[in-house]
Amino acid sequence: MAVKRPTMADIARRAGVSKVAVSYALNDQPGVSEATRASIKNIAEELGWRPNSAARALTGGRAQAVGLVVRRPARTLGVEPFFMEFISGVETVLAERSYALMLQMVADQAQEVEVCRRWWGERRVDGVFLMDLQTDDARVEALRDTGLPAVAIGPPEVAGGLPAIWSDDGESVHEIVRYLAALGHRRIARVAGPAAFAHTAVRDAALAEACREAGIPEATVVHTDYTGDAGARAARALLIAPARPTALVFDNDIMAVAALSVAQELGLSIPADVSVVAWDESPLTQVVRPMLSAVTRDIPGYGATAATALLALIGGEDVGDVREGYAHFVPRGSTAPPPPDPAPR
Amino acid sequence: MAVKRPTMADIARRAGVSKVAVSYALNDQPGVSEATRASIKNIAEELGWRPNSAARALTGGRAQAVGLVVRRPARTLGVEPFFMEFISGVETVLAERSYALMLQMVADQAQEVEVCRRWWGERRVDGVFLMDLQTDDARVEALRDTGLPAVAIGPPEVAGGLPAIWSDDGESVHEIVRYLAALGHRRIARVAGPAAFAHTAVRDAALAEACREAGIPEATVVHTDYTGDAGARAARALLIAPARPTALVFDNDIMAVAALSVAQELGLSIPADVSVVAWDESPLTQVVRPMLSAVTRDIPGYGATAATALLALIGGEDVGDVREGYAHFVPRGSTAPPPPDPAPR
DNA sequence: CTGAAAGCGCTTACAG
DNA sequence: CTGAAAGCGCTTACAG
Repeated sequence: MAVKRPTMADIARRAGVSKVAVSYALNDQPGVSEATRASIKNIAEELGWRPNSAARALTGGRAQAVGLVVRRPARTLGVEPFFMEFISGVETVLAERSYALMLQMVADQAQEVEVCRRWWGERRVDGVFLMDLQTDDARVEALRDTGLPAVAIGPPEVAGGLPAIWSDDGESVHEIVRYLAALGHRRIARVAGPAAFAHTAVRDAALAEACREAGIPEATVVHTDYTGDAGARAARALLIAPARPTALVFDNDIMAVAALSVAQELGLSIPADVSVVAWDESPLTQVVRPMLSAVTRDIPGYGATAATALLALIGGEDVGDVREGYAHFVPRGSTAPPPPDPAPR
Repeated sequence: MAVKRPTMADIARRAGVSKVAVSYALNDQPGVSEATRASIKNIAEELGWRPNSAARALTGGRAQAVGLVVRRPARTLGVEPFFMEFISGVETVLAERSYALMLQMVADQAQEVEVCRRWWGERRVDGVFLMDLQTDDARVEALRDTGLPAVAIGPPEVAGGLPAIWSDDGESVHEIVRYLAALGHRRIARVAGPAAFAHTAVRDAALAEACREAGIPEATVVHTDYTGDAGARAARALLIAPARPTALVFDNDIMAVAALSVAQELGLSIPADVSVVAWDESPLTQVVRPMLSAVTRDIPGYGATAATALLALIGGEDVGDVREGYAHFVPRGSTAPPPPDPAPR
């Protein structure tokens, strides 16, 4: 417990030089001969010296850490691979630059802002990721005058001038609808995430537009909280309605899986009676039968891009919006042409 | 960006007192009159002052942060709610004490040790959680002489003297086997996690013992990497074997879900032909049909206990092993009496 | 109860 | 190229 960790002073003593020389040597600054530098580095290595991050933060003014606050319930979060994959991508970039990641889960947006303010006030982080951007996101405004460097994970329209790291969900929606329409579907419904999320709104708008372009009736949209339960309820309601949809598009994986159960309950066969599409392919979408047709994207890559942008921003660079590659639709076993019209009841 | 954050010196100037008085006032130390204290606190509030964590860490010697290094692939991690739920429990405790959580994902155990060493050397953390304890865990030894406070998440036998925060998986295994035996099952197989994990070994041993006690043949155990794919392969192999088991017990949720698909593939009905049990009930186990009989435990509570223990350890208290409450077996629709013997092929 | 001083471990100017 | 000094923002003794 009481193991004393070595400091620059210890190295200086051992090397018979001043602390300053040690600092120069270890930071590859001019000011010491190469021989001294090498010997100092050797001693540092031997002693197992590491820079005290607190002291560095105090002088350099950098915490060498970035923060991520998450406001979804742990249960939802745990089931969707999105977050862990995103974080793993973030960390590949942070690790290279020896940046640390601070994580906190909170219950609401007020707390989210509060945690960011505290982190920044305490100089614990140099910047933050704003996840799950909302259509009218209070955080953007609340953090503006603090000077906290932040990147928004979401579409630029709602980022309020913050660099937006986003993937064009609209394009993916068009791809899905074109595919379903080509199969012959005319009645599509979507079981979406929370309406407040900006990317939900983007998908909503794109869906309406895509249906128009495809010349099919506008799709029904039901918003949920992303849980399997809510997804099941929504799917059930849609499938027992008079003119039931022949294709259901879900905003995450767990809701799509829940829909398989609902279809079974109702004696409907997938994909013969109803086609199902999930958003974000995951291990989950591939262990069920039929495997789910899904949108797939490089989520770790998304995280890496966001981290790169944030570090650049912290470094004082001008960072613009970055659009990630499109998510691609991958047809699996859960999509097929619709049953002959009118749909059998 | 360049918004200057207020320091104690700013407050002292405004209040017309010394920096020391400010420190005393803000930290509720004796040394200032109540009137002065109140006025200083007011000014601090007005200015939006927050203690600079780097300066505090430098003087106090405490980083006010703890670390968690995770060594599972992001994809697996994302699907199992365990981690996010565990972390959410950890954070409820940390938040109360204004401790932060540092998170890092790594590829192997060497890196895991290295990250801990670095964090500790840099004084970024005051302690760490050791997750996924192995039967012969190199980390315990590697970290011992560093003095890094750590709690082991796993059984005491392998914690090497570190405080072990554990839930008695053995007891849950007994409960499952007693239940299955009572239903009439005699051929049980278990699709387990990696053999190297200590909690896997505990379950392995308990399973053998429980079968003996129940007077049924020893259960077959197949070790996997926790992925749905591996689970499906293992389940398939077991179910096409000559004397196939009538009950399958899985070490996580995703593998159990995969087994439903495999059964369907093979034309076997669950639970009529085969019973299925999952470990750790999750949203996932409840959205599939039949719902999976599963072991359920308070995972956030587990995380909270671990965090409490770690903070106590950091505080210099004597911390012993803490056993969490048992996980309980909850029968749902995936378990039933076995089909008449001999099993139909 | 109040003030001036020293120090945590490092970095950044500034003289020799 | 090398040394002594000052300072980051705070806390902890130590005198008045």
